[in-house]
Amino acid sequence: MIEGFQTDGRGRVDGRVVRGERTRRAILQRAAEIASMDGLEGVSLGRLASELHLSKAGVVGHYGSKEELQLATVEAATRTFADAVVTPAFETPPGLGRVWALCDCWISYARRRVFPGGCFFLSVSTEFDCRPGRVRELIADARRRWLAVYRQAIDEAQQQSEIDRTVDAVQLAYELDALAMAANLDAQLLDDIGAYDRAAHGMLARLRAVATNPSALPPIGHVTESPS
Amino acid sequence: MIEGFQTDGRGRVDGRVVRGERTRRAILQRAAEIASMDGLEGVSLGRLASELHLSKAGVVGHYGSKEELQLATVEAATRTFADAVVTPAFETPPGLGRVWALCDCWISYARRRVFPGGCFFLSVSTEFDCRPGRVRELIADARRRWLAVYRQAIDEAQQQSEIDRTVDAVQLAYELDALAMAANLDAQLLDDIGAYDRAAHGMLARLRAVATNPSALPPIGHVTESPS
DNA sequence: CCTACCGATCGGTAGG
DNA sequence: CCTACCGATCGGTAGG
Repeated sequence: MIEGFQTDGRGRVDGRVVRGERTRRAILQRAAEIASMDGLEGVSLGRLASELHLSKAGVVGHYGSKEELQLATVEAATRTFADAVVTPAFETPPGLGRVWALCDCWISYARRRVFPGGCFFLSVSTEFDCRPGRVRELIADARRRWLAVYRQAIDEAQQQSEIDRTVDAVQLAYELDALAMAANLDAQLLDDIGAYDRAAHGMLARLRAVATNPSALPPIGHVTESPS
Repeated sequence: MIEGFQTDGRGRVDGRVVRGERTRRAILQRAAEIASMDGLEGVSLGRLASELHLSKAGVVGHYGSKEELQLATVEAATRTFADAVVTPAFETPPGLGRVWALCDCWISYARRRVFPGGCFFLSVSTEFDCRPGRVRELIADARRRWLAVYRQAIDEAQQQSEIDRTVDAVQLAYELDALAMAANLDAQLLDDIGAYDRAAHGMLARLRAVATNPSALPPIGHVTESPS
């Protein structure tokens, strides 16, 4: 609702609004952290209140209902994801390099545990995929947009003749994302950190197979430790 | 605990035990169905009782606690998965054909909705990957065993020189499974039935790339509709 | 297998 | 933002 600083008629900042903004942000960040570990249903009003040292009414008052809180949490997590993955990848100019940057930044995002429970979106996607409603649709929109970012980066690389133009961009986007999802699964459930390397290896091999100049990619054995 | 028919001292079947067995089976099947849709935490004793027309005590009496019920549900789902995927795939003799049969049978299992909410194991894996305890370990064991089935089938195909011996079997198993997981995600969350075709296409392309005789595999455009 | 009950927690509201 | 409260549901138990 309210974005940025609000001023009164004489240009002064209203301290209550500033505090309200800060509280709202703290609620959504903690909610996204909890959801990545225990799901959006694990984000109860009572739990949020006690962890943030608020009353339950102090939490629900900002959003009106549990569903509104869930929707706001998904939106906040979408922004966090964009800041952690899409924005850094887009520092690389369009072409094969940007496609690989998207893969690399995703792996870094997972490895750094931007969300403490692993990828927020994998957790809530499987949680809500059978629960009709606005939350499910918002999560689905986020996934469609992510796959579209991948697809468009591949399209651009094809227009620049850096990726074979006969390749189906939707299929390639699907496969690169699949390798990422499985890495999250194995890293989280099996405590198998090596899964990130397997994902990177599979992505690079896939890209080398369709690149017109494979030597533009990192060497096959390359392992992403901590990309800038 | 009690398997098969129990008889009294004179060889007669005890009707109470037979009914108990039937109830126990009904509880676990319904629990696995609910868990595939709403997670294992969605399997509450009250919900199970009302859907099966039992009392809550009639449900919990069979298992003693929620955790024991969850463990039994994971075990029952493992049997269902083995019957639906592993057993039919193992009708194909060891070699490249069996590796493809595992892929094909998994896609058929997902397409047929053996569990109404899609793959039981993807749902509960993401749900429990941050919840330490026996349930998480049992789910992790099931995943490790499934990946080991894939890996062993690949190993055998390599011993028979039907798959390039320089290929890393763990990596290939990882990639084939990743394509399957992503298909489940897109089919369930995005209502995108085409995801199964993308998974099959990606798996076949991957296998053709490492097969010594790719023509032994179905043609590239092959789509699994309803495998026997 | 049942009824009846326990304390805890859920989402949400009233009133301030 | 708070306290105090609502009915519903949770896992689990007592007693039969």
